[in-house]
Amino acid sequence: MSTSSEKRSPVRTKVREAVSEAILDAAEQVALENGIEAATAAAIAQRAGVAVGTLYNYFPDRDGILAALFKTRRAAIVPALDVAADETKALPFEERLRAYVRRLLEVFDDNASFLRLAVRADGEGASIKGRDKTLMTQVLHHISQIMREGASRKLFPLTRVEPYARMLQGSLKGMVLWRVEEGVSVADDADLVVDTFLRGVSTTSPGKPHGVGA
Amino acid sequence: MSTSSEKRSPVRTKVREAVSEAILDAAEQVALENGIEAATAAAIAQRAGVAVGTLYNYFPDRDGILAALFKTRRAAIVPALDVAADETKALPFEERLRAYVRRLLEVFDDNASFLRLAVRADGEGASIKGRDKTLMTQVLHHISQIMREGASRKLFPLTRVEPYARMLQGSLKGMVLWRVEEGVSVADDADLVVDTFLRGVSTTSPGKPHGVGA
Amino acid sequence: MSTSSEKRSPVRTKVREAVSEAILDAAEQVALENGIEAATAAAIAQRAGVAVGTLYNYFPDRDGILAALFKTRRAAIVPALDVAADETKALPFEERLRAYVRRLLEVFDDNASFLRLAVRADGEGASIKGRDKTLMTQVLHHISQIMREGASRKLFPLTRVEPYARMLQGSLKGMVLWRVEEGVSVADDADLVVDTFLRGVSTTSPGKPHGVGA
Amino acid sequence: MSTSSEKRSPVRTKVREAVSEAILDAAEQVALENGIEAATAAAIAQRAGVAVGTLYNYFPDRDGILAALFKTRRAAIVPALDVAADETKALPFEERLRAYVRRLLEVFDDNASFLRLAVRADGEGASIKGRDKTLMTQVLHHISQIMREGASRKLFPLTRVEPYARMLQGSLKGMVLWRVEEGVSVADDADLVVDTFLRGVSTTSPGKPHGVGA
DNA sequence: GATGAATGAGAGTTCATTCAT
DNA sequence: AATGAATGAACTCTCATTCAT
Repeated sequence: MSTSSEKRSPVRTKVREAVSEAILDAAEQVALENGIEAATAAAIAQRAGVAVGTLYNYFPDRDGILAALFKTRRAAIVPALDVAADETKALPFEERLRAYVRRLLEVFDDNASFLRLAVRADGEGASIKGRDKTLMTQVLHHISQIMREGASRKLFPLTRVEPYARMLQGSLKGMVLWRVEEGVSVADDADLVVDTFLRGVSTTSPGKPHGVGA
Repeated sequence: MSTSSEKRSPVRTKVREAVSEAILDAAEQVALENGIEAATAAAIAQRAGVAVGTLYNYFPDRDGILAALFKTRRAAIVPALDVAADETKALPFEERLRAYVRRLLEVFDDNASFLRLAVRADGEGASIKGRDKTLMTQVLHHISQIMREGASRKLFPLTRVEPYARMLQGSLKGMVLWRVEEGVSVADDADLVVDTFLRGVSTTSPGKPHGVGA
Repeated sequence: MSTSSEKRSPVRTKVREAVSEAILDAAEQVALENGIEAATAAAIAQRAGVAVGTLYNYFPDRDGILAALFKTRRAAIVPALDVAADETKALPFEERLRAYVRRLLEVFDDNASFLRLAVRADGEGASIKGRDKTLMTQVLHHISQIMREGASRKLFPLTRVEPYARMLQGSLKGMVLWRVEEGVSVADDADLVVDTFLRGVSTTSPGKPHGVGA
Repeated sequence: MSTSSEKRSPVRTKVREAVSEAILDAAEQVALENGIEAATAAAIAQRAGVAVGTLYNYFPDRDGILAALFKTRRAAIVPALDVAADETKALPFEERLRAYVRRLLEVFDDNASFLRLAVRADGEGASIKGRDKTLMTQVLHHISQIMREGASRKLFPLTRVEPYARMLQGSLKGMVLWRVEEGVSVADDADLVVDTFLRGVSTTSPGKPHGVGA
């Protein structure tokens, strides 16, 4: 009825992506405002400005929307984290860890709105079927790699890799959760977390900008 | 005109509590297996071996069941934690912290099945109305108190109390979540967590049973 | 366990009736306060001070209670109406009608609390199964008899019996409903209703106490 | 982006109204056959030939359906009655009353099926929330106005206005209920009711077509 | 006989999904 | 492709009725 047969693909593809993204945005907003279970098909459609039926032209089902939401959002974050992990690979243990955490928290700051959703959903297991790899799982993976290097440098035994990774991931999660709920940047806490993790509470020189002295 | 108050109570009361507990157990199991939202009235009733209507003889509504579940389970744990916090109050900072964490993880071990639920639900905000004080919130509170003492002893500035509390709570959560999902005791990790938190990764003497040296 | 084998019947019978009546009273109160559908088994039992199960020792089911309620209450009224109809049989048409209506409204005044229920339920057809003969049906019957006499005295054609009976019954219902909802006696309106019915609006001597003159 | 407001409305609107009306018709039928409380969502849906969910696309809840039923049905009647009351305002008392009643019963004949419901429900107080102005209440209002005029013309004292209105309304209700349950027209009874009300039983010239002579 | 907890059919309502337009 | 009304399974909760104590 409009531009009918000349150059379908490129335009159509663009439109598809635009609508698709609009739907995911809508889902994110609604889920953020009223909780994931409030992100009903009707609510998402209304927020996106499309009809319910349209949702099913773009996604297989409601869970597909939420899965795609998490997937795309993660897809915007995970590569950045992978890059961070990659770029810092060459550094010695401490610097590597510090650099990674710094980048990690910066990335988190850049995606704060999604973060609340992700941290919240982390552990809800059943709510979104097919969500296998969480964001924090990827972070855990990166940290584990770094820890493995620490162990291979004899800084601590290999058996510590796993528990250390869990602890550090937990610390980060705690900080992020806290900051994000207060609507505050978390990147500034990077050194504090790393310093505490590496050298503990007592030795972290108080007063001085942390991570500088030592 | 009616045999009213002499000897019916004790038996009836016992039955009431048994059924009530059976319902809560059922709710816990179902929630644990398939997520909280899978704990429908029908599912709980079936698992408990009672009729749906029976649920409503014991609890006002579905949320009432979940609220009671969390309440009773917490009621079995929180006092133990409070005692732990209280008993260790007299100790100097480090020993106090170590003792508290040890007790904390012991208590957690004793309540592993509920723990998975609690850690999972922590942060789900809206799911259970009226759940004001979470278990982990109480833990955070205790840790904060201990941290405040650490600050008053000039071990670190007062501004560190909050972030340290979050980090340690996060570390503990990470460890508990990990161990509990593997069905393993977590109490043995107490010293490792505390040592790492106090003195950091590198100084924790590797090889030796942690918490002994230094 | 108490008085076991000597004179069971008389005592037991008395108790049975007392409990039975208590249940009906309870049902009446609850129905009056919150509507018939609010007269649940639980509500009736609680109000009557007995257990739910006891209701079923006295009545076959819930509808049986309501049916019995209406039946007993009617049983207290209908005979009085029958007597009124009987006693006035000998009187000439007008006096007979006047006397009957007077007695009718007096009886109604004596049973005001039940009346509200009866008038309300009159016409609800399905709500109480097996309630065939309503109070107002009996009244209609009496009025019809009187009307038939009026017709046989050539005061009006036989075809008027039915419509006249309906109209007068309607007038009475209207008055009763009105007065009863205001909590006011209705007996004083007897002459007004009859005079209006017999001679119409305009001829009823205004000012004078009605029913005296003419 | 969407074909939004040109030509969908008229068709859709028609369908919407058709379905809406079908639902109300279904509700009316079911309520008429088995009583209002039998008009369950399932029963209405089945009778209307739609799914349960569809009801909720048209009405907020079950009470909303019943409320709408009464509202629309009344909306078809009350204006006609208001017109009748209005048009007859200029006439002298007796003619006015006669004309109003005639029109009233004609309107009733045209809405016989709903009438049974309305007369039945009149007085059930609590059954349908938000039903403030019943049909019969409106009739009472009109009659009262006419009666007030009668009083102002000194045909009877002002204190008679209320009771007369109740009586006449009652008479009409009685007639309508009777005729309607027999499936017979009631309009023909207009003069009989008015004549009886105005001049009473005895003076109504028997044999002659009523309302002609005198 | 009295008791009241247990029962489960059935009511109202929601919402993911489908499909005719 | 977009639309949104229709669908009905599934959910929460009620309440008449039963029955072991």
